[in-house]
Amino acid sequence: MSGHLDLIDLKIIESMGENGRIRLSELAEVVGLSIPSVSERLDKLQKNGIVKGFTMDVDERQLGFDIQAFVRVRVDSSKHYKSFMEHVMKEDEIMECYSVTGEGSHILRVMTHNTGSLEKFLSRIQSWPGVMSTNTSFVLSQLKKTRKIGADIIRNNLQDRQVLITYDEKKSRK
Amino acid sequence: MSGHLDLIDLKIIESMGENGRIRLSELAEVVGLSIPSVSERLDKLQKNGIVKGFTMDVDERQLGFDIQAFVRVRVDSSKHYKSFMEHVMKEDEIMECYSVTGEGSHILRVMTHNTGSLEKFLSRIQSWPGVMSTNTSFVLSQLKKTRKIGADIIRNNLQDRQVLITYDEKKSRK
DNA sequence: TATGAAAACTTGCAAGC
DNA sequence: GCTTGCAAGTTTTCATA
Repeated sequence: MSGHLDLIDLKIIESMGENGRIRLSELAEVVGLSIPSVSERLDKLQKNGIVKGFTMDVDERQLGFDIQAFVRVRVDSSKHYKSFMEHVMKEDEIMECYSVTGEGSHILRVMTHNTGSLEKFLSRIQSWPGVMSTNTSFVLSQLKKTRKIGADIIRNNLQDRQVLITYDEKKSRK
Repeated sequence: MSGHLDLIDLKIIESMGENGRIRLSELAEVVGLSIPSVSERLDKLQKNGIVKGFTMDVDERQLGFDIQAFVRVRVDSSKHYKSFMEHVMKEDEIMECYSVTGEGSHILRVMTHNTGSLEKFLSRIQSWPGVMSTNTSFVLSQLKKTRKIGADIIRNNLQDRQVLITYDEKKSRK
């Protein structure tokens, strides 16, 4: 489905993870290809859905988001899943939402202005149908946040997978 | 310190949060200013540290990262904080690390290839000095992940803060 | 799938308001 | 701090290997 990723694709992914606004001319130099070739590969990566988009990293504190928190939510998901999701999508303060194993069914990463707005937010989500409990951990500081995904690591991942695919093919040929 | 952010700056931040590779010409049209003006504002936002950088969003599953997890770690931080940090920085599988309140002192967002590599990772971090326990939640699915920070929300945040500053100034003038 | 060359567009810089 | 205009650089498109 995704064709085949070669080392050049992986280098493009690595470089743009570090600098999403890198020029195609510079990228072409890095990977050792002409600009049109790099441009075409990038298009394909986007069409494949491997590249989902480009964004900017900001200092949230300076924008007045003094509170960051992880909120574990226990949702009776069988019945109320759809309405829970709709609420999650509408809340601008929820930056990320994951369905997870362990205590609670979901983890939210929340960004908000102050303890007052967080309190309001928490009481709001506790009123959603199916929400049984929440458990909040404040973020005191962010020690690491990286977007770089090394080409060599991806290659290892995919090589492993390749081995599996080859193995399955052999089996099914019998 | 950060001068003053007006509505145009906030629109730039909002637009680039949605599309980090937007052209300055397009951005200029969106905010209703000339290209050099927008360019200059963007430079200032970067120099202020409000804009930290630009990145690309990828589909990690397609790159062979089949396992995502949140790992809560309890670290005896007083003594071992520095060495813990150094380890965290070196591990490519740790995408994010937060110091938090609540059960455990840190939360890690981890991305790895399969259960085998996760197991190795977990036993590695459990061997770091000061790490007392870990608690892992697998990510089953990502329901929301947004980078957009609405201009109107930021404005509300900062207006609130402005009120506080004004109030403090009045007090100290007495 | 890659390249080179031309056209179209984008950006950076300077001068002036 | 904004704009206009020009020069330099960048990206896109297309024909070709």
